[in-house]
Amino acid sequence: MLDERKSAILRAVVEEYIETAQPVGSAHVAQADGVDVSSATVRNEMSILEAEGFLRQPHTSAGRVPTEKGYRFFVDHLRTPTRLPGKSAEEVRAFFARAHLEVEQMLADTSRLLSDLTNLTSVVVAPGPVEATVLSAQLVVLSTTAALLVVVLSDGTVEKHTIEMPENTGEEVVAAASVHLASHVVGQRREHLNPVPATGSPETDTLVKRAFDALTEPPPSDEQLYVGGTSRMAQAFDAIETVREVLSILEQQYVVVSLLRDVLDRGLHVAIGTETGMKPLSECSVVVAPYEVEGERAGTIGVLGPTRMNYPQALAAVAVVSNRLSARLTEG
Amino acid sequence: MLDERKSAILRAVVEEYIETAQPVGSAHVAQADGVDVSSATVRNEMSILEAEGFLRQPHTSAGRVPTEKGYRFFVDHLRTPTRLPGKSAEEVRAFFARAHLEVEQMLADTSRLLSDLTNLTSVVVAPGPVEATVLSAQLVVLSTTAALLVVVLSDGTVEKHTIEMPENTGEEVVAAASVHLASHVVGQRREHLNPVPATGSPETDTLVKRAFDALTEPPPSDEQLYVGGTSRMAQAFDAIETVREVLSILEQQYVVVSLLRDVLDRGLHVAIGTETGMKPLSECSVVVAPYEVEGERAGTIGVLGPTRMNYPQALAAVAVVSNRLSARLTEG
DNA sequence: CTTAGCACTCGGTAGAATCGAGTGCTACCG
DNA sequence: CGGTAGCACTCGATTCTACCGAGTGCTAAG
Repeated sequence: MLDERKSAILRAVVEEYIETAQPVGSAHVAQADGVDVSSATVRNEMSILEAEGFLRQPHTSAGRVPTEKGYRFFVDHLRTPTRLPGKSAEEVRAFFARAHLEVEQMLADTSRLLSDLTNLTSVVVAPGPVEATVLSAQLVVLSTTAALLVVVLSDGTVEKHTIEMPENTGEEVVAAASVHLASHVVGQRREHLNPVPATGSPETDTLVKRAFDALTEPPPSDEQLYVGGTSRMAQAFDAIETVREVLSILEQQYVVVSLLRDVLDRGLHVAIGTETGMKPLSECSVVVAPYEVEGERAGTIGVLGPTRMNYPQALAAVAVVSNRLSARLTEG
Repeated sequence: MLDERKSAILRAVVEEYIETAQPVGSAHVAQADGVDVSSATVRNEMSILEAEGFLRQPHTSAGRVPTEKGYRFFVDHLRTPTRLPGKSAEEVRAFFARAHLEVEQMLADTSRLLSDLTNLTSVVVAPGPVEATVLSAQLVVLSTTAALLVVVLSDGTVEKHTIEMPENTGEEVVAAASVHLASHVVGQRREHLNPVPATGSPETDTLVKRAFDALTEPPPSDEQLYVGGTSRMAQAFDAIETVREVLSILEQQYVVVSLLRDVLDRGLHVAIGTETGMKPLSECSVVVAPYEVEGERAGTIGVLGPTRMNYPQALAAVAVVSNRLSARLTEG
């Protein structure tokens, strides 16, 4: 679709623009690696590339800037899928070697890591609810009118639900309910629990019923999101209004989560500018990758930055981190 | 310290500057409420106020701008501690009337609420570890080499700790350890647990020991922080570099938590500019209030914004939300 | 003590002049 | 005939100048 030379010129423009954030002129391109023609020839080619929509001139007599189509071609035609610089690779290794207390903490830290590696804002979506069996269910008395249902699942997560009780429910009743519930629920898949039979004691049964309901009701779309390095958004743009809009998006967890899911669903790893499908992000790009737990897609990680981000670096970082994270979460 | 007239003039300057973000001149002040003298007189007074450090002139022949000292006087001499506008008050009421699933979610939402009310960035520090008794402790087998210690505390929180086990530890051993641990720990205050006596079985004892250690080791300074409305930081300043610095601070949870604690410890509700003690926040002010659970100071809420924020509004919002939040958390 | 009046200051803005990176075109060359 | 040197031209950015006007400080009068 683009001959070798045009392709090299386009690449040179993108690379230089990513580095300098300034429109790049034919003279610079002519000096670039892999382009062995004069600036005049480059000019001719560039004007064709512009006609075909890969480049754009901010104003007559300025250099050229890549369009979304230009970036798209660039990322689709990366030669060697870049490796992370040694130092970063080491950082990642050290990170995952370090002990992490709990998954939540690890994901929060991962977000920070990604942001450090890429100098971009990063997002990490926690694993959604997985197929898991109930390992333990227990009712604990909190007060005269409330008990706490604590459920341990086979994926290592712990859920708690506050259960209201009629005043003066005896401790024995709670204990009985707890045992009864556990005996019918432990070992089963959390998604299809069989109803718990009645015990005969109405007091116990109310409690069991409420606990059972709490257990089965769908968790509140609980895809926890960890955002890191928002301050790097402020480095990326000089229009403060743009920064505000992007930050505002990042505050809406749900929007971000669906954005990432959406991008992956379209089979992409990179969404450039309007490809994100969100107007306020038209000057941003997103690089994403899923991570796995036990071979199952669990969550998503990604970075968000200006369309002129360093794609090779971002892709490498996201890929490596996603792999390591998968490994770490699977091995346990 | 300042006579009535100077005081009124200072107030007028602060109020106008908060509203317009422009240096304010004597003519404007002369028209303000409570100042019934000519602009010439105002000029004289202002020049005295400047000499005394309450006002500052960005350049000769520009209007005056409040200094930190000026803001300080302003907040220390607010006439009536402003009420929240009816609409906001209603918003707060509605918010706390609404059901909230868990404390964490409620705090996150509270942060959003505060930010909406004030149009500033808000921070909410979750309750620190309280004096609490252990209601339940349980070991659950996760895999052949790991168990999960699940502890329920009387304040309704649930802790989990992953415990490593020697390969091939039998389920009975875990069960025994669980029972043994629970019997010596339930009902006790979490802060001073008596050591658990040995059982005779070395396998069980290792497990008990590890679980006990996990339980007593100080929680990782776990004062969860909820930050809301970071995008409003970008509205507040036009120097993008300032925004970046502030965002960068907000990313360091620990720093923010200690900042808030520090301000309260100094007996302040408002820290203005350098009073925050942080260089990058010298153009920011913080308004904070503690909230309580069962009459005990539990956590902190606050807002962060430019020094020329609307203090009366911020103070009112923070106070109201802190009260309501305390009530909500105490009543249960 | 207050205020009207006035000369003065100086940041901000608008317009003109200049600069230079970069282009498109044309004519020449291997 | 594709590639290249040369050149006139464009136009945003920068600099400089002139000017405007909000605002001040001072003085003199009420």
